[in-house]
Parts: sequence; structure tokens; C-alpha cells
Amino acid sequence: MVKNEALTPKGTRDFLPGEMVKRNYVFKIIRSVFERFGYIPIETPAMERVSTLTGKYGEEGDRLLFRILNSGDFLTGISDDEILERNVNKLKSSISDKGLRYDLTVPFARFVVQHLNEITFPFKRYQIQPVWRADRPQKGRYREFFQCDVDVIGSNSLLNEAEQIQIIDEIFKKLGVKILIRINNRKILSGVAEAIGEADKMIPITIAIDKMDKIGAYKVNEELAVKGISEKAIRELQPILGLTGSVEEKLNELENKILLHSKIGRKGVDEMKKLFDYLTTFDLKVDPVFDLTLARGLDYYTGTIIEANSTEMKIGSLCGGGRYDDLTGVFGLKDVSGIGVSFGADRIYDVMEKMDKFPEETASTTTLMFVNFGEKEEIHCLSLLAEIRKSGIKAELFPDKVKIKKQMNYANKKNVEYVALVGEDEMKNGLITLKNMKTGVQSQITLDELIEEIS
RNA sequence: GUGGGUGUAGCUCAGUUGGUUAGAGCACUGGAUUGUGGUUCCAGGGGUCGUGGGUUCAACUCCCAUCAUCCACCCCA
Repeated sequence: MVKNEALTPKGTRDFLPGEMVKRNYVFKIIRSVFERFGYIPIETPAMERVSTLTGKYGEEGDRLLFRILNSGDFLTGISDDEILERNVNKLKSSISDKGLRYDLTVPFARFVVQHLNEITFPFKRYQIQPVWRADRPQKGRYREFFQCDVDVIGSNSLLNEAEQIQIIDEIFKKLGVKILIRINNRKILSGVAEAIGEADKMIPITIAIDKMDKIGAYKVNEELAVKGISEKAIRELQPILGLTGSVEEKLNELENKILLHSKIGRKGVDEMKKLFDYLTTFDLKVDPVFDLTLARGLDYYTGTIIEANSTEMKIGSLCGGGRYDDLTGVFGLKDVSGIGVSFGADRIYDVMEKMDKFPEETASTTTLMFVNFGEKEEIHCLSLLAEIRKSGIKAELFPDKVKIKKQMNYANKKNVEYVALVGEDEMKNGLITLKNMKTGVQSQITLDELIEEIS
């Protein structure tokens, strides 16, 4: 069946013209805000060396990496024994040394190290490109999707954190998408883990408590126990997670009691206080909340972590990011800290489509179309067409001499605003019959009048 | 990686406790309108019912497998 042969791979999609107009609208707004804050664009290749990508995202991330089979005889240098051993993971790395990028942050870290001498710090860049994950597709989850990243690298200032939140606020305000911005700090989470005597289990603890509002405290505790957290530690964790009050009250409680003996934890509290101080001076549409249960799974985050979710539709996060103190370290560049967030263009599109947030742009591709009456008329119309295009009007000539009805139908479907009919009569007296497709009204006018009328 | 739902025309879907000729809307083609679309009316084309096997006198319908797709979990944009 034809149907089954003409399909995009699982989790990937084509974009029709109507969808592209809307997608470009989203990209345009995101890009313009990025640039207004002084960020400049870069691009990196779709594929990276596997060694660049692995070990940065945690176990789950490595599993979701798309790998590219080596070209040529990829079995060169591999013994029969190794193949018979059937050790997939080992074999994988021998027959594939490239992979599709999983996000834009890690390739950016690689980029910074590679081009160290060509960039100036602090380096503020934005990057809008597709990324790939071998995940199982579902609602709001694709195997190929666009991320829009903004990062500052080479500055420790919390002003950057504040700016990133300003950018998030600005972009969603412009798009008309209602969101909740949550902020937390990995250092606080680290301190909490330390305070309850499970310092080395920070990651499993954070991943478990991240699900608090989703599955409830009981299930979270169950998961913690499964991950090997002691009963005593779980008990000690409860009052911490149940902290209430204002941001300030929560932070004070953490600083003066829970994290009193955790140096790293108190550092985190300091950072949060300073960040919120900055934020109060801004005029934000959405007030970010301090959410101790926000975790974020990616391994490389070390400080502030940020996430934005739609408050109108259940679809995962629309935007996420945070500070990474040593992502360039693995590429040989120590002590360079960065922070950035990533906007999920496809999810943002989905929310806007579902909630009907796209503006009513007519977005017609062509303003004027000439009907094709035949060879003599074609030549005549082509010179008119050139004049019309020169004046900046989007215009085209139907390429085939087929029934007028068919050509009109095409114009109608394509949302063409005006149709020009120039046949024998019009050629003779130097006029153009111009039809307004919306009103159906038509009149015979000169070229100059036509240009005047529709430009 | 784990669990569940759905596969019938190009698209969205009906199809009775299994019963002989599988339907609708939209789209497409032609006509009413040989230089006029979007509305209306008439006519027409298009299906090995995802694929393979099984049960049965008989399968779109029941069973198994397989593939595709969607949803949920894990994790994430």
C-alpha cells in the first residue's frame, strides 16, 4: 500500500505551509527577544562525536541517543568473537562514532572550547536548531524537535540568572501563553541531601521529590526507599518538603535550621536570595515561585535551575534550564561557568494551537495572481508581472493554460487576494481586469491604477 | 525499556449477536456555467477492510502473531 511507504520516521513530522507560517511566528518572537537582550546566533552540526555526547545527560540520556552507523565497512577491526559475544553496548561504540545531538547545551560547551580564541567572554549566544531523542513519541513529545537555547558562558553573576528569567517572562508574554515559572537551586538540594545524611544520593532524591505534586508524598517516599534512602533520612526529609510561607520565610528556615551545617546548602540559599532580590526590581508579568521540589534530571546542572510550564494545558515543560559550573571542564576548559535555558518550540506551538493563541494573520502567500490565457497572453502578462513585482507586490502567473475555473480554484485555495485577468480584449486596450477575491468585485483598470490599488 | 488503545476510500469516521453487493461527510474528476473561485444542484472515479496465519458452511466482525500509529509510565522541550 502506498500509504505505508510514504511516511516520515516514527516521531518526526512534515510541516505544511499553514503550520510553517505559525511556527515562524513563534521563532520570530523568540529570536527577537533573544537579540534584544544582546544574544548572538550560532549553529552547530546535527551530528556530534559520540564521545562528546555520552556521559553528560545521565543514564537515561545515553539510552535515548540516536547513533549513526559508521560509513563503509563498519565491521573493520571487529573480531568474530566480539560479534558473537553480543555485547550490544560495547559493539555500539565500535561501529558508531557519531550521533545526533540530544540537546544544544552540550554541543555549545564543545563549541566554546573549540573556538576559545575566537569568542569573547562573557559569551552570550542563542541557537535555534532541531535536536533528536530516541524516545517513544507521545503527546508533546517528538523524536525530532526544535530547541531555542539562550546561554551566557563565562560569567558567575546571578544577574545572568535574573536576565534569563526576564527573557522567559518576556517571550511568553509576547506569545500570549500563560505559564508558571519555578526556580530552585541544585546546591540547596545538595545541602538537603547532606543534611539528611544521604549526600551521595542527591540525584535519585531530587528525581523522586520532583514528582511530589504528581504522585503525592506517599509514592515519593516509596520511590526513595526503593532507591536505597534510609528510613531515617526519608523521615527527616518530610518537614523540609512541606516548607510553607513566602520565599523569604522558606529560605530563612532553610538557612537557619535545615542547612545550618551544610556549607553548600547555605551557598545555594544565598544565591536564591540574591536572585529574588534582583527579580523584585523587575516588572515581570509572572512572579516566579521558589519550588524546592523542582529537580531537573540532567546531570550537568550545579546551581540555579529553572522550569516553565503551561498553566492552561498539560504537556510537560515548555522551557527549562539552569546553571552548569563545569560543562566545559570535560572538554578541557576548567572554571568556566554558564547558564542557559531552552524553549521547546514544538510544545509551545502545540499549546498555542490548542488554546487558539495565534493572531489572525491573513498570511496569504501571494497577493496577486495572473490567470494564464495562452502563449500570447503569457508574454504580455510577464512584463506586467515584472513591473508589479518591482513595486514589492507578491505576484505570480499561473504556469499552465488550463480552464479558468481551475485557475480560480487554485487562487482561492491559496488565499490569493487578487486575480488579474488579461485576455485578448484587455491586451487590445491596455487594461487589466482585477478581481478582488474576498468581495468578488472586479473592474478594468490600468497597470498604474492596479499597483496603486493593492500595494 | 514497561503497560494500554486503535488500524475500513486521499482525510475524518460509521459498519447490528459473524451472513453473501462495505457506507457517509470532506477531498478529487466531470457537468449545470466553452473568460471567473468561495455558496448550490447533478453525475462519476476511488477499498486485496494494515499484513500474515487460524477458527467457521461463511470473517471488516472472533482468536493468534506481526507491523504501524496513538496514549500512559520512565525521562524530558
